[in-house]
Amino acid sequence: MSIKQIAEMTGLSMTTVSHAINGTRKVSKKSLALVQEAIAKTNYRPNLAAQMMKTNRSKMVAIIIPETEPNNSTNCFYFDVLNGARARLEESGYELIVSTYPESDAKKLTEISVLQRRWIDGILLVPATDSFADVKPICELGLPLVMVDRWVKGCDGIQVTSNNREVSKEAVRLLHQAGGRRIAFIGSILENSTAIDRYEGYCDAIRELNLPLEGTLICRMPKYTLEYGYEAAEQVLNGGADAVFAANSMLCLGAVKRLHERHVKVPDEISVIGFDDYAWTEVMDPPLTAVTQDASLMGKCASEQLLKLITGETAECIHISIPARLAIRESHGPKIK
Amino acid sequence: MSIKQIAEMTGLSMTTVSHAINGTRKVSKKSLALVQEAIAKTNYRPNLAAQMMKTNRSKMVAIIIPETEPNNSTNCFYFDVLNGARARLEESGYELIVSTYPESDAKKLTEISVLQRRWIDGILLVPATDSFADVKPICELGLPLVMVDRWVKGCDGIQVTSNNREVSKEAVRLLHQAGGRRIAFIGSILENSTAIDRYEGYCDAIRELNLPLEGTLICRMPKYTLEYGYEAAEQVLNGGADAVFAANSMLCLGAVKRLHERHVKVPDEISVIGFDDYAWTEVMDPPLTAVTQDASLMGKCASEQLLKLITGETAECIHISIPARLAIRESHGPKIK
DNA sequence: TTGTAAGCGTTATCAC
DNA sequence: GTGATAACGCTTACAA
Repeated sequence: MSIKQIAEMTGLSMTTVSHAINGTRKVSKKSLALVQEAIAKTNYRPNLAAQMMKTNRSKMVAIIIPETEPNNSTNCFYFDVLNGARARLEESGYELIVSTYPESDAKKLTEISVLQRRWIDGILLVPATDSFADVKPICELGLPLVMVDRWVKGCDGIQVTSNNREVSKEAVRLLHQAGGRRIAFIGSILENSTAIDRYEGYCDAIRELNLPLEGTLICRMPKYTLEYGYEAAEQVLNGGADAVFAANSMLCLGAVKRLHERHVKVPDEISVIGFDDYAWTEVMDPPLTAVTQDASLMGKCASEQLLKLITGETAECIHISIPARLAIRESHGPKIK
Repeated sequence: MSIKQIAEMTGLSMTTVSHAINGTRKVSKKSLALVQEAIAKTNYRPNLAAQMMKTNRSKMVAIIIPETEPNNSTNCFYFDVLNGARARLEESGYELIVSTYPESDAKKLTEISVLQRRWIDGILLVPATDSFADVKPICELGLPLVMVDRWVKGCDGIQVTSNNREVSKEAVRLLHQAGGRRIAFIGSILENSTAIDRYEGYCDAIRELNLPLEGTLICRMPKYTLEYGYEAAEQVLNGGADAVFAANSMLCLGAVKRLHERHVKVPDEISVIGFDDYAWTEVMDPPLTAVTQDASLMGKCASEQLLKLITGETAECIHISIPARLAIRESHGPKIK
């Protein structure tokens, strides 16, 4: 079924039919009704390929997220981002194509097939690092681009992230309020903005509380895995920590595992606050107090901005911060005096 | 950059250039070299839209998965399926478009926008139910279709699932071996094949072990949520269960939560085996013995089959079963005598 | 082994 | 308000 056939059915020209469908020019009521009737009867759908060819628009958007091994809770987080984005894009008639890159190898970014095919209207990108050099090839494609979850230093694109720094500071303050005086940080190396912001938030709080920043209490592990969390806990326990801010869910799990094994009582002997809130946080012993991000909303907001870029509206913000909050349970304290 | 321009550069015809690119007809070594050189020099990429228009192929595939609220571990599972599929499709130059439907409303399936646009080469579908009526509209699109994770009764399409029934039976046998005599089942209502198979596997084992199938020990909850797991645990505890097979990760979490709260010792007083293996299973007290599915492999296999359907090779299997296995930890027993 | 030319279904230009 | 027609970039008979 094509416009041509609709034209024949209605006795109108292809031109009029096209305009009637797209509302791109004035069409008489009568013609419009005729076209609508014919479309309903024939179940006509415009041919996407032909439209693409003429308009250079595909109504498709790509999301590029880091890839981790299966069963890593990071996947769960990005899936929620993805799904939030997908839902918003759907409202505007856009499809979402998924692409991933190995977190460890940002160089692969340019090889991403969907970018090579150059047939998407825009990109949602979770950058691997905070370095502009790494995303430069993508910026240079000249496509509408929105950064999600992590920002990039010196890049003036639109960025949608959680308020990692502020909420981390808040978490550390809560640990202090609950009696923590030797508050440890378990996070990752500072190669992307979330790692940096969470660490900075920790430092902000420690300074504000007039506590010393101690090397033995600060762990920046090379990867987000249970094993590294385990190792980090060992280190901060030996450093005499009485509280831990674990800036990633996998690291937090590993740390808690080690605490259990060493029979260190939470929160009596050590307070714990984790990052990202999953169902299992509630089942832990004791239930884990954790930072909750609104991943879905991040995806939604990012899509919203991207759609504005695509349609040519000026996007109003360079950096949008989605508030994360603390889900208060029991692991943070208060300590028994 | 178009084929026309490449033709001009090389002094060949568009036809020859096209054939040289696609390998669809014999081309002299010399011409081929010329074309390749020109392509490398100009960084030419074929125009997808034009290709689509001629070939009616988009080199895009849609995956349709049920949608749950954020932070549900089901999401994590389907993300691994998705990612396995994506990786395999990428190898063959296909992109993956994501689509979801509310688990509770299978009727929405036909409204899925990507299907309406009719511009995909195939579909990977996680059916909402085991009823053919629900997927019929999708089958009738006439597109290559592979079912993933769940099968559909009376549908002769290709289906890739875990061996839910067998592995569930195995889990129950293990509970029995560890001393369980009143083994409870916590699962969901039997509206999709995974729910059914896991329940059947439970029944198989119970019968084989000459234990009675007791109503009070069987919970089929309406949704996969922590709350329902909690409720189910209450019921089976009151029914005198000394072992629990929890056929879903969220239900398992909820059940374990209730066991903790009632200070029932695992595995001394009650054995537990869960379904799906996440990092947190290792951190639970005691570490959870659980069925591990290879979600990623399921996605990969399903894509493999779909690609065969698309390229017209006969797919060799109607039903492919991906073996799940038990990750043995401590929650299943053995009991203290 | 190569080339000519038609045609896919749209949208856009221009003329009426 | 409407219509004829060209053009987008590719694939594929058909012809040589």
